[in-house]
Amino acid sequence: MRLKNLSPQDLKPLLLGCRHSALISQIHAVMVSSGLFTSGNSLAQLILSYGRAGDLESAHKVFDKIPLRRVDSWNAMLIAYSRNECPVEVVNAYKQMVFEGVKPDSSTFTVALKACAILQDLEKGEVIWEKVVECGYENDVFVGSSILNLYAKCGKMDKAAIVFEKMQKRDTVCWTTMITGIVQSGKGREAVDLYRRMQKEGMVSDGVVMLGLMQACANIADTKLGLSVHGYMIRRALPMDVNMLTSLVDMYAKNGELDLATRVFRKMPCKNTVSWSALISGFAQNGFAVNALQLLIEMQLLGLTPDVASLVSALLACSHIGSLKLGRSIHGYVVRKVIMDQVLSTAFIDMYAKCGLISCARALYEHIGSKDLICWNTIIACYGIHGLGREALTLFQQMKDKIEPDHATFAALLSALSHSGLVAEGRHWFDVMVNEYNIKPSEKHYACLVDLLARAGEVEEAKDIIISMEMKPGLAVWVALLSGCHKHKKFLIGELAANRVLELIPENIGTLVLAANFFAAAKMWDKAAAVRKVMKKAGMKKVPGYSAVEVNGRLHAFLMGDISHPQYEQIIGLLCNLENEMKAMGYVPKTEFVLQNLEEEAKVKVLCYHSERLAIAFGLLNTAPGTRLLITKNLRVCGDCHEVTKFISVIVKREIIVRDVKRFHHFKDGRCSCGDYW
DNA sequence: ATAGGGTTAG
Repeated sequence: MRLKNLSPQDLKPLLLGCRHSALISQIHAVMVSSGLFTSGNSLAQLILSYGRAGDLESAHKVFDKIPLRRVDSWNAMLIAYSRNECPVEVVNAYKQMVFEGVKPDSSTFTVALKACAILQDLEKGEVIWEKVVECGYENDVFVGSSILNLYAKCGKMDKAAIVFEKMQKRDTVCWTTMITGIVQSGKGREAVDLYRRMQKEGMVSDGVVMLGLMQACANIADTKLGLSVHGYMIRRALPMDVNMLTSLVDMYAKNGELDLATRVFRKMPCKNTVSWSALISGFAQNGFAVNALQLLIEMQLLGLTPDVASLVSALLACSHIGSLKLGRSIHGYVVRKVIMDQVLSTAFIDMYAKCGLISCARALYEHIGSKDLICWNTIIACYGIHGLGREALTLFQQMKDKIEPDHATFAALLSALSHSGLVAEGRHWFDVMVNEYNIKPSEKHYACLVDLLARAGEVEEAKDIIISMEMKPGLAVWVALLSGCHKHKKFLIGELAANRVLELIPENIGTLVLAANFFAAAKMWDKAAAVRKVMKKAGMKKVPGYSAVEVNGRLHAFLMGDISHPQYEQIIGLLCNLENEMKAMGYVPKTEFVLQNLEEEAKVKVLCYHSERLAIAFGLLNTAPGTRLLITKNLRVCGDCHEVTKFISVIVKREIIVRDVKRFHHFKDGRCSCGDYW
């Protein structure tokens, strides 16, 4: 079929469905020769077609040749830009149009506002909104949902709510915009409430609104609601495309329901990298590092290229298990195959720091051209967990001249100062945060400050701060106070803190253990027994402590008293020799760290079998002299092992890094980076 | 006729 033989009437539908620029220009030529060129309507059609085919240049050429451009031609050009992700051009064209005196209509405003939303340009958007009111379109649902979206994308949900409540007519898109916006501002509960209101008003839900609702379920960790949403989608037979199923996977994964997430994932008829990333991140975030990394490998075996998000999650998994080898291999892969962006760089900084290489983290950080807030916050937090409070403070001081610190920055800074025992600095920067940056201290900030003071023995002051809090003090602050009181044997205030802790019904077994140990240390035997009874009744079991060490790229994990290891004899032999040398140097076992009721001699033996010691001995036996060791532990390091590791670092002349659940202990020449502040 | 709401990650 030759184009020339077609009549003008045949050309139009052909143009509508055509996605190839070359074919469009042929049709274009025929239109010119048959005199159709003069019709403004056809020209707008032509612009839209070029736009759909991604040929903005040709679209613009047609647009330029129109002698008298009416609103339709302008709209076509705006839509062409919009479809090709050129929001700046949309806004400029809109301005030019208004400048030339052409009156915008509903679609002009809709497209222009969407462009502002993408650019997060609230100021320009509000200028456009004035024009909307002037032209009498403020009650148009399309324009209305666009302004809601603008506010949502600029994080102004309060403003969006005002417009929303005033709207005379709301369709599903308006409701969805609000619900999704509220979810993304972190208020899942409110989003669900709004959805219930939407249902009450008889609105029909579609897939997009369900997607928002699923995000809400992920957000508030409500598996029950998530299951009912899933059921609803099946009953209503809503089309389940990749996006919907991916959101389901994500929702279950974020709720820790990894079996369900995996089941949905495995049944997906087609998956994309986003689906994979969602599941990988689910495993990584819930502490199943090995599963996360296995999925990344499986993905690659299937010929898929991992995207930034899946790599970021995989790195999180490496950080968790302290696997430098895997983290490095991902780094190599990225250098070869992926463009390093800011998110990925930050994930690498975090990984290197958590695998013990703070200097590598620093080097990477120095390489980043423009550092955003999260990047700064990350490096400050990294120095904090390494017990390098001074360096964290120096970085903070550089940062504050370049970018506005936020609540997370101060949380990282205060925690860094606390880990290093920089009490005066902690007090000072807490005040600066409140008075100069007008950041309302959150519970987390208070917990850092209380921790800082109590750990330094200033329990009176710490208690007064808790009393002065404007919000109701939660578990975190009382635990911080209790742990300081336990350390400094301040039984009076400690008892008060312990009682508050128990009232707040801690779910964390470690917190209950702390309370029980405190009561035992204070010789309040009845109370100690009562706490143990609570633990038993709730069926809580002590999480087994384990330590892991990476040797030649393989991770070796040890449980306390682990006798199953093939090198067990050698490990114990080495530990005995080391103990004798330590004793000669003045080491006295700190049996108060043994919580079982045993004879003194048996207690010494128990200490000897602590998992961190087994891991260290194994590492020493299987690496070359001088190699530094990284041990990761799932609980806090025991006080006696801390002392012992200092001795070992001298005897074997090695750097030993122990990363426990809270922070790093960098042992070198008989000293620890934490300066015994731990 | 055209236009508005949507999945992962530091």
